[in-house]
Amino acid sequence: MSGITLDRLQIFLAVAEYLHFTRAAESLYLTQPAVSAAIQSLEDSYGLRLFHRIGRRVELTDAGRLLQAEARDILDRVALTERGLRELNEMQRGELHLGSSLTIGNYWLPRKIGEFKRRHPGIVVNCTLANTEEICTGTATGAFDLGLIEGEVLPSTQRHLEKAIVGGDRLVIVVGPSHPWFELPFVETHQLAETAWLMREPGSGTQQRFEEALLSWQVDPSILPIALVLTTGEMVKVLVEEGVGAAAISELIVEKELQLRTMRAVPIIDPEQSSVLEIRRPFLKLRHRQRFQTKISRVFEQLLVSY
Amino acid sequence: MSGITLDRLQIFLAVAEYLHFTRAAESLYLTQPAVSAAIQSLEDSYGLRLFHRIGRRVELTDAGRLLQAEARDILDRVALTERGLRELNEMQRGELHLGSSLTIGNYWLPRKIGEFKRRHPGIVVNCTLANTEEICTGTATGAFDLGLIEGEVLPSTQRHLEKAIVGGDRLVIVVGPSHPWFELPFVETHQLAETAWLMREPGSGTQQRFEEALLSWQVDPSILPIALVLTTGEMVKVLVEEGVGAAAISELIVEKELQLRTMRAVPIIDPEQSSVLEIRRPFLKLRHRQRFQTKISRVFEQLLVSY
DNA sequence: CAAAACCATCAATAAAATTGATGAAAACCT
DNA sequence: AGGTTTTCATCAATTTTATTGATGGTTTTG
Repeated sequence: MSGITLDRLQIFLAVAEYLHFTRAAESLYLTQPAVSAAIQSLEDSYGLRLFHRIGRRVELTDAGRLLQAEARDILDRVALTERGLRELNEMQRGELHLGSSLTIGNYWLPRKIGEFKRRHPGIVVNCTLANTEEICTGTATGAFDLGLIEGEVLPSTQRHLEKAIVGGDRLVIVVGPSHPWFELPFVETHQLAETAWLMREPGSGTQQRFEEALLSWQVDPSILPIALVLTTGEMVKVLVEEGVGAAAISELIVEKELQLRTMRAVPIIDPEQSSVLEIRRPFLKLRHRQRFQTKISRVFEQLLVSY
Repeated sequence: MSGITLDRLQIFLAVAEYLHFTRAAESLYLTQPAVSAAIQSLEDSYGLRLFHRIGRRVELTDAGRLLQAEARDILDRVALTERGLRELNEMQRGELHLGSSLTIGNYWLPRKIGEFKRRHPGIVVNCTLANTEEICTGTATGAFDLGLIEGEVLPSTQRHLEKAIVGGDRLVIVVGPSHPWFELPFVETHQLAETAWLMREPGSGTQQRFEEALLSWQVDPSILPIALVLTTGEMVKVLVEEGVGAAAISELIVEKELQLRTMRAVPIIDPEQSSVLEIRRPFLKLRHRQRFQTKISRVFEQLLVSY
């Protein structure tokens, strides 16, 4: 009956999101009457309706929209405050939300997370893998404390994000044992078109960087014969071992295979300068420019940089 | 026992201000144990102390200072939100979306809106002019709080809408100074086909009502010589002044012209009964049957009716 | 050293939120 | 159309939570 409470705001927000009392109730593990009561309390307190009830459909009123924005803000702030307080408790508890693109997340980040967990066993680390674009938007909206990508920052999110290099890898040209290049000491740039290639999809960081490298070597990417286009480095790796063709892939992904000699990284030579060519790629750490950073996040960031 | 609530923040802030449990309790009209319990709940939830209890003195801890700043912020925001909601209800601000058809919107509604704005300066009135059909569908879908039309309700939207008469106008037959009727005291119904006519387009409320009237006078509309078909009353008005022909038009539109004698409203007489014929037309107010009506909308409606 | 001030604790009570059952209205489906 | 389902509102009963009044222990004050 009496005004705003955080619980009621929470309930209101759920209803505003689902536009459905029953579903909102389920999402909060409440019963539907509890939700109805909460909304009515709010409505009664201010003598207005927050939702239109049109038949069995529910829509936000103007007042509802106003409250939705405010409620988000208030609850956000409360959540941050709670985190802040928990952290003061000497980092014995807390959460760290990371977002990482695939290569980093699978082959580079686990070591870092392991190290962090060893030092701060009470912290729950929550790591989401997704493509670069999703990591950027997620970091911009606050879904992640920290984002890690190997490509370029999505322009639309750039002004919200602060980036820094925290490492990198090299792309290597690999072939399987049955491939003619397997025995060669090196390959010259003009020979690149002489084999079939396994590619990642055009949106991927790996593919972008590879094409960039080809152009800098004066090789037109479109002249390479493409055997297959695949969406994960794992698939590329297996098919290269099978001898289907050559591929550019992160050295991190094929580390073990190179050791076991089930594939080989063929050096590429610039015939004019007789120098070995490398494809280096930076790993970027992203964080929101303005959003308050938790202590946990700061500590993890420190650990990333001090590798 | 469970986390932050607004009440507890309120209590905490009072204690942080007075640095005194008992006095804080008094200031909030609570007993001291209630305050103790509230603070302990907060402290227990995060496993830390918010106040140093040094002897019988109370001081803020680091955590307490952090929470104090945040709590102020949160409660401030909540207060603002509450005020916003209340204002919305008490009509110190808010929006009113009106949809009106052309004649009403241009010649009748402005006075009403003016009166409303005088009484409720904080309310933003947003008035969309469109044809009857669009006003009906807009009101049915909730784009408008209130719709005003001079014609009939679009049948497909009828079951969603509630209508009521809020006023009306008369269509008058006007001619310019150079027209032969200008000097006549009246015109009989059978003479109507003796001049050229300026018509509104068939969909318009004016045109519909005019044809309806002709039929009721036993005049076949199709025998009138049509000089031009125009889409606004303004254009009709100017061309009538130029002497192009006669036209049926709302008295509201030509009020000034009649005063200035740049045109004349010719009375139409039924020769059998020697009575003056009038074409009256109601203005309808529309609103959605089920959609919640804001207080603002109700007040405006009241103003319309009580003219 | 006694008195007063002050916070913590506790059992009892008051207030609230929540539930499960039920009802009424609208939408959906033949 | 008519029967079925979905969905929100309502209500009495229950559980949970907040508050109270009384009390005890500790510290400061005079």
